[in-house]
Amino acid sequence: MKDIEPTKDGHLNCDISPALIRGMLLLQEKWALLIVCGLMKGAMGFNELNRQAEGVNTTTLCQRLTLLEQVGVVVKTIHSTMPPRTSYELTESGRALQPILEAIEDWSEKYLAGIGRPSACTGSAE
Amino acid sequence: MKDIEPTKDGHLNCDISPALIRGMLLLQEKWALLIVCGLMKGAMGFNELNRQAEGVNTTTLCQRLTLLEQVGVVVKTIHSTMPPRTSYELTESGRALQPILEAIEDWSEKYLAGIGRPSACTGSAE
DNA sequence: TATATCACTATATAAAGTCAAGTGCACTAT
DNA sequence: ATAGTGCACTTGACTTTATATAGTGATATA
Repeated sequence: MKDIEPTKDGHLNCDISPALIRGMLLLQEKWALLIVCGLMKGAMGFNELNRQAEGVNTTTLCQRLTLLEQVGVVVKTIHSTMPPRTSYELTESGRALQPILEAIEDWSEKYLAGIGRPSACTGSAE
Repeated sequence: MKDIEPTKDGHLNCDISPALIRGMLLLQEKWALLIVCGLMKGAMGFNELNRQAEGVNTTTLCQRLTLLEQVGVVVKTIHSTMPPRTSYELTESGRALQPILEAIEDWSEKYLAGIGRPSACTGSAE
């Protein structure tokens, strides 16, 4: 009963690349992907984005947008402070996340169908 | 962990495909991707996986593995209950996550290179 | 004999996310 | 003129989630 592990004493030689780790740590931030997904439709204001990315509350949305901005995925443009008028837009980096979203969509359609709770969403994808 | 309903009674926002939403909601679960990534190296036991996926604590690892098992990404095989000997392995579904990981790695290498670490990303800090 | 390992679990605490309400200005409808 | 709405957030109370630490009992190792 010790023939389970593929290697014994030393650790495995194949490491996970630091870049991949950093990417995963970023993208696993709650709502990050959904927000990016919402912004794929184009630049929009805070409240519009909040409606777009259903389920996120304003506090978290604000935090996440700040993070995404810091990381260079999103640009924030303040058109006027008072009355407030702002717009959020994906950078090139943000738009480059598209393949990831597509990969997730493909996988989900293939392997996540019929698992867990039903989703009654009836709209169509892009 | 909590169930997030992509759809709420009444108003729906179905511009994003439901499959994609479900996939994102799953993959944004903290440590989920890292765990899958660790298991890409092959079947392994709980503690070895814990070492592999740096930063995760046992409580969360256990919860996440349960979730991943429920959604069919991982299979758990109990070889002996006492003394405990278990192994975790990716299913076909789990292995099919590879393209997503690759997409994340590509993106990270290209766009996350010179960016200072996001403050919200805690965990494996060594 | 003593220690380490296995796969967890229990408990307590820290961190993160959520909810509701509120800010001050401009616009629309009354 | 007045009331109401929308904008982009912020605040503070509250709830959910994650973490650290310790411990289980058998067995293998030193």
